[in-house]
Amino acid sequence: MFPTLDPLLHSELRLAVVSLLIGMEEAEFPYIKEQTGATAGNLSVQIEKLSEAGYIEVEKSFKGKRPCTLCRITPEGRKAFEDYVKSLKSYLKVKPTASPR
Amino acid sequence: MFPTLDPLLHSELRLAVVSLLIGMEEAEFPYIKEQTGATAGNLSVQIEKLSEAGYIEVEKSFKGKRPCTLCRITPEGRKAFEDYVKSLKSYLKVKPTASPR
DNA sequence: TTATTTGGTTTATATTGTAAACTTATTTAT
DNA sequence: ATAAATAAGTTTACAATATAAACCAAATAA
Repeated sequence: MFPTLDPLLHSELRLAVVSLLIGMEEAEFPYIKEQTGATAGNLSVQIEKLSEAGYIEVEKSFKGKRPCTLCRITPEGRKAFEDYVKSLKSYLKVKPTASPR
Repeated sequence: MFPTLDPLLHSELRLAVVSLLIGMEEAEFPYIKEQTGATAGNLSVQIEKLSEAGYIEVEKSFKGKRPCTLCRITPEGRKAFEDYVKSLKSYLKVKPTASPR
């Protein structure tokens, strides 16, 4: 009836990050921060969680002497997102009133 | 870009409860419990929260000597659900790759 | 009459989410 | 040259949440 929702994706900020990355090749930390409106701290934590889960790939490098964090969605992340959306649909579609009892 | 999601509805169990109630006149506690697969304790807490928020109406009575908890969605609950679904859609639809930077 | 089931509620704990505080380096202003 | 502000994050402490375990009261079954 109500399939469980992947808790890693059922989080406002993490879902926004994945949703954003699904639509593009890659994105830098500050861009994701701007688009999601998240604080840097929160974003840092959530990116780490997505990365640990293998849903995104994080490439840390330097741009000159400044740190530069690049994020990319992985095939597993894309798959998880698709599954999440599919599951979520069971919650969102209004079922016909087949009265209980 | 990413509208905030009503935290009251962005919860697996509460969303399931509201989703269920949207589709029917009213439902009893045990029925909701069965349909959502929730534990009684968890369900009790979440129903209370939805009720406090005015998203559902809870009618406690007795069936013979046994307690009977009836739940019904309110117009505000229905509205909140519709708004939630609308907001959620911005997260779920894949946007065209308009490369950043 | 004791045990089990039904229909819940309360409460304690574990998990999460989030912002504040901090770090390191870089510009910009004085 | 030095101080102040900005950039790019990370760490950590705290607040909010979710969830199950423990509990209660009544009814039914063994």
